[in-house]
Amino acid sequence: MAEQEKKDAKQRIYDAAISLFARKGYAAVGVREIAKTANVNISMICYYFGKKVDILKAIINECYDKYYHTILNIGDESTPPQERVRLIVRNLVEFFRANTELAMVALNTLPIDIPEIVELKIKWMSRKSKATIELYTQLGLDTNDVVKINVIRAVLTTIILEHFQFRYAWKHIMQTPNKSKYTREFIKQETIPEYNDAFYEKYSEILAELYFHGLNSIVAHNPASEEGNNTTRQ
Amino acid sequence: MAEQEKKDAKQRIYDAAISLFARKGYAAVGVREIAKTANVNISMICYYFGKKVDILKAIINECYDKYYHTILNIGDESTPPQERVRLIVRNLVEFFRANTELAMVALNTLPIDIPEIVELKIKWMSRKSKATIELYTQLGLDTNDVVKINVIRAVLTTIILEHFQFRYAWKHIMQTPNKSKYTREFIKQETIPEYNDAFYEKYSEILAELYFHGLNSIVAHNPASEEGNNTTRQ
DNA sequence: TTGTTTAAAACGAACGTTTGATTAAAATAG
DNA sequence: CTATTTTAATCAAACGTTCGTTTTAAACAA
Repeated sequence: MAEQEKKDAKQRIYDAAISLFARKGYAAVGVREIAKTANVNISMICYYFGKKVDILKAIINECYDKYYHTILNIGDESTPPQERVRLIVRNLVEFFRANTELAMVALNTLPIDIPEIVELKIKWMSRKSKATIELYTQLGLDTNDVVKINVIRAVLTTIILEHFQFRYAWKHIMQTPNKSKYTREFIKQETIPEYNDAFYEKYSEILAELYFHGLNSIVAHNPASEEGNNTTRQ
Repeated sequence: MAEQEKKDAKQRIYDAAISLFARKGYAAVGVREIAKTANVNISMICYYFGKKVDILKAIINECYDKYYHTILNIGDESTPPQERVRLIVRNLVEFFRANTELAMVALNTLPIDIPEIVELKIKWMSRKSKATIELYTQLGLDTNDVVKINVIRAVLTTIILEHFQFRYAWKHIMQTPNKSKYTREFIKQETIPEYNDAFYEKYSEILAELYFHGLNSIVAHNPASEEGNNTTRQ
């Protein structure tokens, strides 16, 4: 019996769904395709998950749960700011590296057309603002400045997710047939570096550097002309 | 005759498709829904575009065309670096603000399962690396350092697109019925600022500040321990 | 016995695509 | 200026396929 078939059916369905959703998007994947990939009968999906959308809900719940464990584990306020930034970047990179497909499916922009998914994601997202506001304050950012908050919010997550999304895309496009030699050539150029532990140590360090100094500069930033504009609420 | 119906059918189909694709994703939108939204017969889509995927191709082409006009219009090498950063940020913000739906559809991550779309997008993307490498050089970035390039690449586009994607999501979720009061409450909090011209002037200024100083810091960055690691190619 | 798993089939609905007829406008011919 | 032909635009209808979901009956496992 193959390695994969030792996992129980529910897990195989779940894993297949994550993989397929990541590659094609939720709407483009049919339950029959999930069943075939997981080597189970179609009825098993109904048996274990009920509706197709319930698989997506499970994915979102697992991802956000792991995600918040990640960003909450960055020391307390006694830890020096720069060290906390290093920690959060390092943790985020680790998280997205280990859970690329999961994160792609769960975090990619809100599927506005599925109300129950919108509700679920917003329930999770409302946690984040409370969690990060404390770090911003420690770093000296005026959390009432809506412009600065809009610039800085979700920046790290977005940058890192984008990086791993592209790595994922290149990898899977290379495995796909019917590529022109032009495409093959381009992807080869894009995937020159070895994305190993050493790479991501440096990547994290440099991104933390960029974020810390960038953020410091906007903390210190005071607009040249302030007349008539209220950038803070109330 | 209503304002919208004055545009010819092809344009109405095109506009409807952009809107629906942005809201639901390409795969989740059927041609019948596009036709109904555009107030045309289904066969008009075949008549004007051929296949459904050809609408997507047209969208991608228009978006990238505008996009490159945007990022190429940032002065030449005689312009001071900080000024050029300000220009590129300002232009990008303007671009995404004016073309949010178009950009969401065209730039959102590669649909790996549609080979012809992959080919098309890669053809466009291969332009960018050549265009931006010159700016990086001027800013003092070692373009052979694959780690730094991986950190900095696509950062601005990603951040700004993310911002407008969320604004778009909040707006359309608010217009949707069946929201819990919890969701309504959350979105109300998220959409406190007025996203007007004044906001985006400041937004651009602050993002440029963050990018410029962040980038400067990683240009100056030399790893504490260099032994045994080659971060540059060849 | 009880909990899993399979196969097969069916449900209405929606999918992308195509056909052939119809209409109105434009171009051409006598 | 008519009469005719050509072209473009639009329509309803249908093609075969796949969709998500459910049911039923029969195995298989603990």
